[in-house]
Amino acid sequence: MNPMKVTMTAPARKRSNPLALAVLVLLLERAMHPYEMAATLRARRKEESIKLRYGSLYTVIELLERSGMIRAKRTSRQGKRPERTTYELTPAGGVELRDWMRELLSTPAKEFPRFEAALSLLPSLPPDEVVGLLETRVEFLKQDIQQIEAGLQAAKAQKLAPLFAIESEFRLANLQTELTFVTDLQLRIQKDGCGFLKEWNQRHQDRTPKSKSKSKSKRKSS
Amino acid sequence: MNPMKVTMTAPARKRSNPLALAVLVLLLERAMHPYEMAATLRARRKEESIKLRYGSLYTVIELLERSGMIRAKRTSRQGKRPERTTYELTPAGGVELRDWMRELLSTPAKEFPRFEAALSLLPSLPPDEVVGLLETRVEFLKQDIQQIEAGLQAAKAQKLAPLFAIESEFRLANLQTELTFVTDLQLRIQKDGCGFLKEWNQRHQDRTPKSKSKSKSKRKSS
DNA sequence: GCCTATATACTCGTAGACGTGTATTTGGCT
DNA sequence: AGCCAAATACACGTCTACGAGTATATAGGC
Repeated sequence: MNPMKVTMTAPARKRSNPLALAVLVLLLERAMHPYEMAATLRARRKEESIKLRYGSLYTVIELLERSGMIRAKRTSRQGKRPERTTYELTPAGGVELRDWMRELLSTPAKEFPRFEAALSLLPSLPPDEVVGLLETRVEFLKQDIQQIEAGLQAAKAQKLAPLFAIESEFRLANLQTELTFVTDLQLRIQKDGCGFLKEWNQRHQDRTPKSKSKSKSKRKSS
Repeated sequence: MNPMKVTMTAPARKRSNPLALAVLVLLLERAMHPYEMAATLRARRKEESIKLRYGSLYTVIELLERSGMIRAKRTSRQGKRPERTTYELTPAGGVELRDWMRELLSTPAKEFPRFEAALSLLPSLPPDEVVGLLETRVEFLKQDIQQIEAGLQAAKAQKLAPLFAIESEFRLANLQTELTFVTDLQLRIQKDGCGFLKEWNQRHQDRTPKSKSKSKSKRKSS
């Protein structure tokens, strides 16, 4: 019993990396080789909404090929540069693309933003330090908001249809919400520590230890 | 030249999984063994804001120990159940905890929500289908909002300080923003397809292929 | 005509996140 | 008294994301 399983149908894909979805959409348009996909995503500013890493790109393409969503159409080479493989969408890939889009649009999925995690652990820092840190955050948020607004203006000036800036509008809305929330939170903490000020301060009566980091306030992404 | 490197100081940690931060905060309170941490996080409803997977928990703890942030305090066993290791925070761990919290609170990090990715690829589905999918999303969002509101009410009834519900308030604000955005987007698409309706429809004149999934509309998390 | 910076195009290795399995114990119910 | 479900506790293996490296081509400046 339980003989060697021969998997004829490619196993059901696990939809994880959204970069794979982007690949499918690009190939819907025309056949491309990996580097070209990356370049196109760059040019269209999709990298702002979809995390693009070269390592991931090639992994993702390999997985898509293995599960029959895309296939190599031809390979070519120029001089002694590495060989380029051009891929195209399979019918199964087209179906997968549509299903995946449907899922993403119709069904909100719980994601775990880091800031929410930090908020849930707030009492581990003293209240007045929290207020200061949030002040820094407010500044960053304002910067981000301005940049996106500038980008939207530029797009409008180029008469680009608003459809191609929807992602930015969404991001902008979220940032504005966060800004409001954070400034409000500052006030609430200063006022009564969200109904917990006394106990909160007591937990941190004694020492206020120094940071070990050299406090370079550069920002990372992802 | 280049002799064998002997790394005496534990290598700089890469702050990735927020679960590690939760572990540090728990150990700040008192020494615990892994399963107890999980149970405590559950009881305090932190799993709603911090993704908790048993596999990750044990990996994360191992990493924290290897980099000197926590250390085993004692081991014990009850009957023949697997051995329990109780961990405690080291001084380095306390510093790390504070630095990490500071970073998370002060600096917004770019994360890539899936819905934003989908929005950036919108034209790959026909406009009227998009409107329908968004309608489904609206229903889900309303459900989520109601649940969180109910939870907040319950917390208030128990006279729990609002501080311990801040994460929920943040999530609620975000969901409300998304709801507004989505309903507005529906209208804009129906009106003029965000200034692109003609071309958008043309791309999808012919076929409207069926889904391959059995359209079970269950929701997954993460 | 040479040198360098940038673009082209991947390849490889590793670390870490997570699903799943496993084995014991407790508690409730009949 | 016995049995099933749930809780207790962790171990293991896989999958995959990503950093960093590699190697060639091209274009522009001086």
